[in-house]
Amino acid sequence: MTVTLADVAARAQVSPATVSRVLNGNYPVAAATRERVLRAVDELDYVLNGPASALAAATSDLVGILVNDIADPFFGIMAGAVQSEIGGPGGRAGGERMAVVCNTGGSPERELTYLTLLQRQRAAAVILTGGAIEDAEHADAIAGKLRRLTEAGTRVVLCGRPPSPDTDAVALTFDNRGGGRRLTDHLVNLGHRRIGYIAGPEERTTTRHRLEGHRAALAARGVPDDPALTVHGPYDRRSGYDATDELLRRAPDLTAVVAANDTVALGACAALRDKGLRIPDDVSVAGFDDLPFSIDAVPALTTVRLPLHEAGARAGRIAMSKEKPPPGGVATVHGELMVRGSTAGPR
Amino acid sequence: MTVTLADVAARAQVSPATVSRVLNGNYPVAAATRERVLRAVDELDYVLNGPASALAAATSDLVGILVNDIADPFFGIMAGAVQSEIGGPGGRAGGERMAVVCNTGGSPERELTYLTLLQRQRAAAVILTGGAIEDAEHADAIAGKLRRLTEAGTRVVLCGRPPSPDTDAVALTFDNRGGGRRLTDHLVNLGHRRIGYIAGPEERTTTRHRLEGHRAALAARGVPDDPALTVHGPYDRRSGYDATDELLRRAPDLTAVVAANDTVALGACAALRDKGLRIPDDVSVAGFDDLPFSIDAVPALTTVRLPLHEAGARAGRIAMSKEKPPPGGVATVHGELMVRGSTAGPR
DNA sequence: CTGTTAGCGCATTCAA
DNA sequence: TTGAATGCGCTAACAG
Repeated sequence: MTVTLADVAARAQVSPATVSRVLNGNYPVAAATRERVLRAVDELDYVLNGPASALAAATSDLVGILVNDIADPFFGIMAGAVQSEIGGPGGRAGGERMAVVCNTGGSPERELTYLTLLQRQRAAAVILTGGAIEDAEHADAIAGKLRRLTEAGTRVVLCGRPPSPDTDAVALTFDNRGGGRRLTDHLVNLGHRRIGYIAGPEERTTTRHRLEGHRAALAARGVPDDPALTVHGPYDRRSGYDATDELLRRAPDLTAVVAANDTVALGACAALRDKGLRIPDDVSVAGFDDLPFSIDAVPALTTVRLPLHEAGARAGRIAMSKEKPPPGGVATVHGELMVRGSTAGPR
Repeated sequence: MTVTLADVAARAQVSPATVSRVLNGNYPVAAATRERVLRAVDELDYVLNGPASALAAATSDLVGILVNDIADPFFGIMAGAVQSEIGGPGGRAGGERMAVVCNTGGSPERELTYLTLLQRQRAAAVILTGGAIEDAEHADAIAGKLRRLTEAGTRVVLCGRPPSPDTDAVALTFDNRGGGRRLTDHLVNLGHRRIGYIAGPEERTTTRHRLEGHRAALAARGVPDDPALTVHGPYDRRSGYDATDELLRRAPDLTAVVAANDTVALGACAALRDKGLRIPDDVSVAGFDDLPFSIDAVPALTTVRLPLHEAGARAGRIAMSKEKPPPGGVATVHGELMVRGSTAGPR
């Protein structure tokens, strides 16, 4: 029914082995023979059987990318950047690699399940994006999986996530703490003292690091850290909206709101606007990540720019061994404070 | 080195076939035996070999999703929705399908290449999202590929794309024409006569259909269609910015701008603002898609809401045969006009 | 309900 | 430079 390599071999009057060799281009084949084979491939409209090839060669050309939410541009940008680097030469069978994007939804179980699925596919590489879940048991489970993956020859790269100890995974970590510190520093410099903080979901490294940076900045300037001014919530717009309502209720005197990320900040802006508060005149707002839409917010959002595309591309290159891993297997990627119209001095 | 199904069989003192059966859960197996096998799997930390399994069963659990740009929430939302529907029913690692997201960047060649790659992987299903490229030769090539895919047992679903003739592909088409018509109708109703139109890239069905809707609305109301008022460009913010500058230069008297999509509309807003023009007082602006950020634009963007999540989910279910295809294999998905603050009567 | 027997389609030895 | 032979790890008849 479907045409196989043997069919091509028959048509080209060579052995199946020879066809395999020209297709993979790893062995020397006479130009004339190659021509004949290629023509047969074309005439028969032959398409290599991936699974069979992967089974025989014990490797596949699939690259796994774990993301929390592919609908969120934060992850979409990284995933796209990875994609752009995993094609090209170096691979077998035309060197074309395919990205398997796995939406974990932030769930620890799904993270593990997908890792197992990727292991099952004998993925060439796996890239984990986004912050890690802070649970010792889960971290161990993940580390175990990663170890088994690397043992099986799968390259593992963490992109925007802290290193996984006792693991050969290369880590490209975002400096969330430093970014958070600079952001709050900026607000304190402007004269703010009552700063609401809408943190991300609890038990995640990203949340904790950004919050630690915030608190470090406050502490460094002797600004009291009122626990009532911190609210946790998911990384979405609604969370920003609701949390802002809550903060305003708890502390009507606040003069600034720092959000876990830009999406949350947009929700915060909406809540303030709906309350008749002007930005930044009445309340300043700041985000994190500098997603593409942030510059179009009105006023434009002050935020910390994370080089998502660059980081994703680098992770992809390292996964493909096109670039050598950073010394020690760990590199820190810094964010840049983008001061825009949404922040100003307190009224 | 790596543990195989035979190892598990040996440890559980059953035949490999039995292990395969409990793992796939398709045949009846005695509870006691199943227990023993599962225990052995656990103790040996066994992970099924996907390629081998796919080879033997002649099917894989990979589902391909073609998108123009995964960093664009328009595609990210659909991809995420598809993902959420392709997982298996059970929580166990059986029946779990994985999504292979392919970024075509809108390039015809890459579209074909990815289709071939997916065919090579023996993908269980393929879902193509976004508008089609309007080139007869390319359309034929695509149709040929799709035909070969379905012949090989791969289910093909088009999501937000017109039907592909002479093909078994199920199509969930967006009513871009109707949406475009309603949007411009709304503006004409408000009293606008000089409406700039920033169209998407040429030679794409989405672009053409939205533009046709726009022109149909103008024609129906007897509003002259000045060719100078239409500018083409890619689906990005910058295009919206530049095109608006250009439109303003060509027609300083325009009172409204309709953009190809929300992202482009955001760029248009920025350009107007930079020129000191107020929205909607001086110029009204409308977008298309109703992406999440559109409601947070200031003023909130009037646009046409496309049920991206629902459409993606439905495409996923049809691809997985969880839902039966629409009669005739074609269904039209309608958009809803969302009137918000960015449009008002002309000054 | 379970074991036996054959391949699935290809990559890779080993010879020639 | 090429061909023949072997096995990758698993599923699917077919018996029993």
